[in-house]
Amino acid sequence: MPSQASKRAVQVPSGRARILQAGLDLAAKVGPSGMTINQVCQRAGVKPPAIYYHFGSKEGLLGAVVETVTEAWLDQLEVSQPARGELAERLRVAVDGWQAMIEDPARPIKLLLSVQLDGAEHSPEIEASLRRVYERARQLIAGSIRAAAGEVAEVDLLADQVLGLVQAAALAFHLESDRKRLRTRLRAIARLIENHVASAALGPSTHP
Amino acid sequence: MPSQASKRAVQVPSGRARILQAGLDLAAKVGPSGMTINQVCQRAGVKPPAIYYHFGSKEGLLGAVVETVTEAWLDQLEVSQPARGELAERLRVAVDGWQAMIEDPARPIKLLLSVQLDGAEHSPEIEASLRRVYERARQLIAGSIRAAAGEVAEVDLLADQVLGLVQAAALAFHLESDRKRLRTRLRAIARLIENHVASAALGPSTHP
DNA sequence: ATTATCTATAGATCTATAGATAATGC
DNA sequence: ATTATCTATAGATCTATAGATAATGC
Repeated sequence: MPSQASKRAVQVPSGRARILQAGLDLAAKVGPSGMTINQVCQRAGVKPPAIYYHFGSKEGLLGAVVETVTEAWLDQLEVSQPARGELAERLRVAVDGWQAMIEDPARPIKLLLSVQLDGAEHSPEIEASLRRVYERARQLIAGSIRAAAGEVAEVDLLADQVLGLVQAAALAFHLESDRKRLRTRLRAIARLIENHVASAALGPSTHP
Repeated sequence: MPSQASKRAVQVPSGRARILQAGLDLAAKVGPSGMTINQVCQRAGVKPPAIYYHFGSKEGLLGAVVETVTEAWLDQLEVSQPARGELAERLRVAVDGWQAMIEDPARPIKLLLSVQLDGAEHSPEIEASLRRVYERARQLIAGSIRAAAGEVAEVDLLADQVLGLVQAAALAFHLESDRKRLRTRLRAIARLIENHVASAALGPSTHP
């Protein structure tokens, strides 16, 4: 008896959306190899054929999951990088954004790393998505540093380090669940950027 | 017909050792969830009961695998940190050591991260091993920086960053297989340490 | 007696699909 | 006709164990 459901009937997610969400949750929680079709079914409230109808295979579902989380994560990362303000202020916003990303219960970073580390050979689309998302993340970070501090020596290498440190902070946080330590680590990343900019700046980008 | 085997019969690894080695290989390659008893059997040349006789369960085997790789990795890390020499020389050795660790076909870092990210609830021993190995690694790195450069401000935070960057370099390398880029990243870690030491040194540890 | 293995198999679970069914849009 | 689901099940594979067997050490 579907009582009270009529009022927001249009807002009830479709089967496809519920399956995708279940896949996102489970892939982040137990990893691609640990995630089973049965678990997805139970969480989404469907039977196996509904998954195969919408996604073709478990690998197909995983592809959609990776694509979705990739987009969402890059959006989060972009939001973490304000377009205005002094460097110090921008870094404060960035630290808050990184923290939100890492504490996001959807655990996008963990999901991406799980797929990456999962030994099963994944589809070429998934492999390509992984390579692209990190490359794009580095570009976003590098662009944001340039926007804030003008031309900086070796900004690509710096951006690469920042990405690596954010990933490592996420990994450590998922192991330790220590918010204070997470905060300390993220502030240390901000300081690393400040130091690098201070010592390696070529001056604001009014060209020579 | 076991021809030519007699000469080094004593050197043929016992069943237990072969099972453990197969577990090490497979856990690094396909992750704990992806590794199956059947795969271990095939690689070790035994039947399932041999595994259960020696390790009790799949989880027991995984525990032994984690314990083994933990020890081996900490040893590798210690070797990466020479006890003598100028800071610059020590860092060159450290970079080579990190590279060897990351390119080690046994992939110890990947194995530890796979276990950490694997969603399955692992035994308390495994969870404890993971927490301990990173804590110990940070101590090793911090101690080595102190030994090379005297007392340095926030050396623990620096060591934490170095560990994080080495992990991230390993992750990126396993995705990209780009040795040059790995080398660049590791040198950047060395430079990070140099810069930190140069700007934050409190002078060699002849106390105030 | 102990140690280390095997053959054989139980019982659970996994991915995937065949074929039926119901609702919607033409 | 198309879209989205279901019931039911095939066939593979997984973890684990019962019970037999062989070799070694007392």
